[in-house]
Amino acid sequence: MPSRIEQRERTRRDLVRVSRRLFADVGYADVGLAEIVRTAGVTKGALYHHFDGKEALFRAVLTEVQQEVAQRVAAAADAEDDPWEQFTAGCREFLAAGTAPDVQQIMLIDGPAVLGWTEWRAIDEAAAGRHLAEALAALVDRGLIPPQPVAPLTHLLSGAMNEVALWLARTSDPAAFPDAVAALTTVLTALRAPAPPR
Amino acid sequence: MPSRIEQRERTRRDLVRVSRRLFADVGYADVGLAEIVRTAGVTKGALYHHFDGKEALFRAVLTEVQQEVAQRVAAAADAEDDPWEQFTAGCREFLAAGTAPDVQQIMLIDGPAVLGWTEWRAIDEAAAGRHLAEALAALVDRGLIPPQPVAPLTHLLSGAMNEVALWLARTSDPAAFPDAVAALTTVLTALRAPAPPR
DNA sequence: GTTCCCGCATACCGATGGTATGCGAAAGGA
DNA sequence: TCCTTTCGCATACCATCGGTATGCGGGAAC
Repeated sequence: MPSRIEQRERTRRDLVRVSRRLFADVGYADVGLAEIVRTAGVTKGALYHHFDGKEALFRAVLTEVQQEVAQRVAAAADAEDDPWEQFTAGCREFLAAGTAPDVQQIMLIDGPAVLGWTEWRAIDEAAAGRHLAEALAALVDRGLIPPQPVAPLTHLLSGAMNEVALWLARTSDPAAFPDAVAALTTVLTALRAPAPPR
Repeated sequence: MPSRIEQRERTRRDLVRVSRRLFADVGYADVGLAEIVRTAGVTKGALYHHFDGKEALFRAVLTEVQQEVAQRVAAAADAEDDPWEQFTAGCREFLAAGTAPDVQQIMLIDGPAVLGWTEWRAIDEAAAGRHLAEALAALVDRGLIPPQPVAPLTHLLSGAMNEVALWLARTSDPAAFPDAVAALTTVLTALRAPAPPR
């Protein structure tokens, strides 16, 4: 017999786990709360006891997904020694992580539409996006990238990798992933040196 | 007294016009059909006479937005002579067009979530995205860009510009737009020359 | 002028997200 | 140990939503 606090945490985790799978499978709009609570073996009373509503439940799921992605990216970066290698390895790992179906639907497609772009960006900034911004800032500090505002660069790279990840997951071309990495590498490498004179 | 075909077209255009404004203002999910038909001065009967449902109405609106953006991009590109200048001018114009609120909400945020990424990409490919892919292919043909698969590049640049546009519209920094153009120019210029040796 | 057609209004339905209330068992104190 | 409180959750209910079936009225065609 589980204690009350154990049971509470278990119910909450079940709801997040189940809704994450359903959100990933058919998208936020096409999942009803009835299906969620039925799959989780609880009722709407439990759901509304733990979350403010469907949107708040999605927020919890998205946060979890973001943190997992951030962890993967950070781990891949930490496996390298050279700061530049850390940066590129993190980008490659993000590309790989971004092809997972649940990451795509929840983090890349439904996220901005459900929570709005601003809050979506804030959650990203608190997790995976932070690593990108910090890495860029560090590279600028070390002189590996010419001094420049990092904010536009961050969004440029973030958007590029998001869209490429979405495309990668839908193409059947086996060369797509290495091609994408090559294109991304070209862009990243271009950041190291000043733009060549015309 | 308008003829029947005139009245039909007018009702349809009113529905698209009104729903475009409402979709842009509060987002697809937060607009009810009741509000749309009330604002347009018709009833749900008229809406379902012209469209298969809310999603089809959104599809018509998105297509209209995409075509407008494509037209702006094409016009900006055609104003230049040099192929490379046409390319960069088109990119800059897309960045400017992408900061419009209706373009942001409808085309960049709700589009993929409502219609799914695949159909969203198809609509984009038929309008604005086509110019990008064709321009890149043309640059490769002319030798201005090293031979490489253009598909990953297209998605990389498209995603980058989409995200930068979303960010631009939300930042208050007056230097954001020139900074973003500078960052984008750096990336675009990097495509011209082979990656510098390490 | 009669008929037909069609653009659209009206009335209605099931399902959805959300809320109010009640219950039953674990936790805390005597 | 017994009483009380707390709280995690179930039940019942509601407003609103997207969607559908049906009916009407006036322009179009002969």
